[in-house]
Amino acid sequence: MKKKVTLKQIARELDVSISTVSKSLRNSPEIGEETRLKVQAFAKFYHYKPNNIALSLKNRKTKTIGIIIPEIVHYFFSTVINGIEHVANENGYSVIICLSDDSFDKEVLNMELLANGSIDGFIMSLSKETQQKKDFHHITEVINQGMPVVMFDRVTDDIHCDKVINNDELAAYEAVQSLIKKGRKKIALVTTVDYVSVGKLRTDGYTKALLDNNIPFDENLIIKIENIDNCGTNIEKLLEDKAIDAVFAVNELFAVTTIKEANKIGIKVPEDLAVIAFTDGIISKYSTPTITTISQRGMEMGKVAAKTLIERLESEEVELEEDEEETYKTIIIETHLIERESTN
Amino acid sequence: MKKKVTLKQIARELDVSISTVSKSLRNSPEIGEETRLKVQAFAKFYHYKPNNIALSLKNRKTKTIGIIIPEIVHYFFSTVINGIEHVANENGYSVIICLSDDSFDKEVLNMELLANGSIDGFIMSLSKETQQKKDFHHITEVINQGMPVVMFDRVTDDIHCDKVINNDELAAYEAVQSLIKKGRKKIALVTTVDYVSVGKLRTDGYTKALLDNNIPFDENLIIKIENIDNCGTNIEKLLEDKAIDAVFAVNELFAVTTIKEANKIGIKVPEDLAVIAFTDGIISKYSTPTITTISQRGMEMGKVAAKTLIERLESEEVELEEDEEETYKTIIIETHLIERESTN
DNA sequence: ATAGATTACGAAAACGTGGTAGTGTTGAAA
DNA sequence: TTTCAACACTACCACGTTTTCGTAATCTAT
Repeated sequence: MKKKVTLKQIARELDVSISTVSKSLRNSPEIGEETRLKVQAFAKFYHYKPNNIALSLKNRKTKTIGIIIPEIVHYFFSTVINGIEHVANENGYSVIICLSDDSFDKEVLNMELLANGSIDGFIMSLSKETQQKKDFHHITEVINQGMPVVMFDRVTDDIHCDKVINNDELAAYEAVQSLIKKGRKKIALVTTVDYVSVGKLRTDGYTKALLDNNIPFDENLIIKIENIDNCGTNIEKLLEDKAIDAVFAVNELFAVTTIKEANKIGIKVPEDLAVIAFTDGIISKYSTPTITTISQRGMEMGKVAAKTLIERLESEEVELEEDEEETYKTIIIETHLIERESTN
Repeated sequence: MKKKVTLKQIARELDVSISTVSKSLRNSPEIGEETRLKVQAFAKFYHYKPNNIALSLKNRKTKTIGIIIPEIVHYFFSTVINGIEHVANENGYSVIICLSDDSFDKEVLNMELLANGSIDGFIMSLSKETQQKKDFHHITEVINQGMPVVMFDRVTDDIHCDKVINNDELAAYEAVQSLIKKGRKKIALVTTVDYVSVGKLRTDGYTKALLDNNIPFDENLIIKIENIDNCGTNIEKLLEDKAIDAVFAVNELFAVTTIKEANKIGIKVPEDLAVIAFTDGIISKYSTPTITTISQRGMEMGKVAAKTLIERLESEEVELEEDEEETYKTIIIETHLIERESTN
């Protein structure tokens, strides 16, 4: 068990100074060739690698990105992480991941933990609770300390920073529009509770599409699901009582659940009922029938978020303190309708 | 934009020494009450928090766990991460995640990167390529440097370390056994290529169950899928030509694909064909019919892996160098058969 | 021969922290 | 008055790097 070797140990062993070792390894011309090669050979033999922590301390940057998301066992979020990780890796960054479990307190705690020097910047998506409380002081504080933050998907207008989002309203609009084009008249919306920002936007898109097509908006065709595990009766009632011919669901779990409920009571998808879901996850691709979805392109979102953050990190070194107001950008990732069997 | 405040800045501001500040904040009795309170108030006002990097360097531990897995957009792996993250968090650890993308080189690179001081220990699952090459030098090296490694799921006997696994062979055996009990006679196996350790073990369990029940083992009833996207014809041929009445699939993607192929050619699940899958993911729960699965309990696996690693990390401080041979444990997470509609 | 330049290296500071070992002042006991 | 302890604080070191600055020793040019 040979512990990692340090500059100091090499220096002692070869009877030179630490500076000489360091310079030799970085091929400084200050050091004579003989010494340089000797040091390099020795270092190679003992697998010398600079200590990341020491480097971080010295350079005041960690080459690490902090990710804070509500959950990880979740197709969309894991896809985003995948995108982030790949871009980060290509640029020599690591990612450190914290889960908020949709809890405000965990989000705050984790951010404070990471903000104390562990990372160079954040990429995050707000927890439900945070969106509900509208308390963003932890994020403001981090930004005020000069640490860049990039928010994605679940964002808020109350924070001034770079953002990467879908045009949720437009995407929902187009989805509903496509249902209408196919002759569907009575379209229900299965969505989340209001305080989730994206849920709200998608509802707006749905409403707008109806109005633009002179279809009366009916409050009763909207059901808001808080808990996926006991929403069956709600959905069943919707299907049985309202004689609807299409459903727009804000995520694929709601969609597949709707389809299952429909099957139970003899309603056929897509013949009697067309279904479109937001989020192109794995369920949509493999369920029966396969489900038409709006792809959020999580991978792309992650890549863009990482790219944005890294650009800001690397540019910071240059500009420094010309305290012209920072200008932040909001990047919109185009969604894409993937037609499958659940619409015809 | 007020940057993070340091001990030094507080010291300068209050005109005391750094030591005094440090001690005041740690409530040392060495410091007089007046000074102590003054410092604490000042520190609180400026939100002083010790710098993690400096602490890491000083304490020679990072309170960070490195996770290396093949992919993250994957129900099982994300579940494991979830388990790890929660136990880690409870114990004051963060997790840093690297993806190998099932590539040997990326696995090696990432391990070397993290091993240079960024983390205190590893939790990992081998990439396909690593299992194929059987080259584990990077892991041995890390262990030799005194850094604890816990492997899960995709492990190898060639490395001496703590491991957390399912009894893949036994679980497969029991699954096939349950099919046989239900009167199924001709059971096919849909599996991965051989070099993936768990694939091999599950095949062994399948074979053993057949033999123990005096069912002839037929090589032709096993199909090995390399690429999920073009395996349709293979599966179709199996279903059409071999007149099988049950399928044991080593993951849920293979299972759901099999069911879809069966539906295409008029074979009914579960009436004509029973299907069991390894991995209890989200697809199994929402596909039609829902699929009977062997739950790997990824969350539990992650929790146990994290607990094992943390225990080793914290105990290390005590034992240190009584160089009695380390004794490693292999923990088996019991699997659990979840019966759903695809078997009857 | 001597000033100036060049070579080849070392000392020290800095990043932020925490602990050990001082140090100066005060007050009380001898 | 001396002595010694208690008090309240500071100096310094270490963690592992990189880098700036300094300085001997050698070489070049006059």
